[in-house]
Amino acid sequence: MRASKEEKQQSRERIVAAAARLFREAGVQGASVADVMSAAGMTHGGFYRHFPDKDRLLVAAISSALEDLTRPLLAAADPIEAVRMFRARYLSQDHLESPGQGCPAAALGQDIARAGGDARAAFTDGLSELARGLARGLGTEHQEGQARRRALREMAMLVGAVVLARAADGSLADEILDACKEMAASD
Amino acid sequence: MRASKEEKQQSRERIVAAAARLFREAGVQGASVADVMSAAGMTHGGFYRHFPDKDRLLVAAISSALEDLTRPLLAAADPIEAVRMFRARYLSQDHLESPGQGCPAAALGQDIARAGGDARAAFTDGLSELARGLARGLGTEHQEGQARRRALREMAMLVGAVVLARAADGSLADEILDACKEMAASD
DNA sequence: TGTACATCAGTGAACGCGCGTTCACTGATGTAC
DNA sequence: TGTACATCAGTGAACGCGCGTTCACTGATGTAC
Repeated sequence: MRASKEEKQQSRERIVAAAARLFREAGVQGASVADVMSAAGMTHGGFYRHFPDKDRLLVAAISSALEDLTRPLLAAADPIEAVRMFRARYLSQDHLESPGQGCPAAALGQDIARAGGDARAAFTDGLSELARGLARGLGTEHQEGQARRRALREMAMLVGAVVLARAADGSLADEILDACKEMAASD
Repeated sequence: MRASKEEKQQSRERIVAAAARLFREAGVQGASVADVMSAAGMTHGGFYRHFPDKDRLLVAAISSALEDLTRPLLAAADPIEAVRMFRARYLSQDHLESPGQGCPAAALGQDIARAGGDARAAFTDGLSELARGLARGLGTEHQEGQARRRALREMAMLVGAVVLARAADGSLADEILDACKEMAASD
C-alpha cells in the first residue's frame, strides 16, 4: 500500500486544499483532522505521514489560501483594473456565501489570532504580500508609502465588511456591503 | 443551598459577564461551560438552572457585550466627540490586547456567523444599535441616510483593522492601525 | 404571624461522544548489490 | 538488469482526554394555610 513519492506529494496537496476549504467554512476547531482527511479521500491515520500535528496543517492552509487570493493581483498586467475586480468580487454576495473559497483573513482571522505562533507568522507574511498586490493598483497618483497605507486601509474595510455581513442577517448585511461599495467607488 | 431570587439574578449576571469575557478571549469553543461557571464563582452543574444550553448563553453574551459597547455612544451629550473617542479607543493598542473587554464583532464575528440562528439575530440587533449610536455623531452635515451609511463603513473599517491587527505580528499590526487612524482623521 | 411542605439554586459525580494522536499492520516502492 | 531487503504511505482500531449535558442530592427559600 506504499504510495510513490509523486503520489505522496499529490496527497499532501489534496490535504492542504481540503483543510484550506474546511477551516474557512467551519473554523479550525469545527473541522477535525478526520474531516479533512476524508475530504482529501483518505483515512485519518495517514495524516501524520504529512504533518506532525494539526497546528502545522493550519500554517500550510493559511499560506496556501493567501497565495491563491494574492496571485491574480501580483500577476495582473493592469494592476488598477485588477484591484477594481478584486474589490467587486470581495464585496459580492458570492464571496459572502462561499467562505471556503474566499479570503482567509475574513474567515479565519480570529482563529489565527488565538492560535498565535507559526500560524500568525504565516498569516503576517501572506497578508503583507496581499497588501503589496493591492498597492500595485493604488499607487499611480501617489508616492510609494501612500500606496501601501491605502492598501492596508482597503484591506481593513473589506475584511470588516465581510466579517460583519456574514455575522448579520441578510438585510443589514446588504446595507453594510452597499455602504462599503460606495466607499470603494469614491476612493 | 437554595439561593434567593435576588441571588439567582446576580448569579445569572455573573455567568453572562464571565461568558462575554471568556468567549471574546478564547472563542466560543475555546471557553467551556465549566470555565465560564468557574469564572463566575460556581460549579458547572448549576449552569442549567439559568440556560437550556451553551448556545443560549452565547446569545446573552453577545447582547450584553454589544450593549456595553454602544451605551456611551447613545448616552453621550456630545455625539461627535463621543464618536471621536470611540474611534481612538477602538484603534488603540489597549483594545488590541484586551479582546475580552472589547468589541464582540472583532472578537466573535466569525463564531457568530457559524453559530447562526439566535446568535446571529442578537448580533444583528445589537450591531444595528451600534450603527445608530455612531450615526448620531456622523450626521450633522449630511442627510439622514448618509449618516447611517457612513456609520456602517466606519464599523467595517474599525472591525477589519482590529481583526487583521490581532492576527498579524506586531510590526504589520501597527502599520494597519496607523493607516486606519489616518483615515478616521481625514474622514 | 407561625408552621409544614413544596420548590429549586447550586453541587459534584457520571454519561456518552468526538477529538487529536498513536500504533501494529499491509504491501507497493525505493535501493543496495 | 535482476534480486533481496528496507522503507514508508496509508489503513483502521485503540488510547486518553475534555467537552456538553444529565442527575441524585442538599438545604435554604418561597408559599399555602
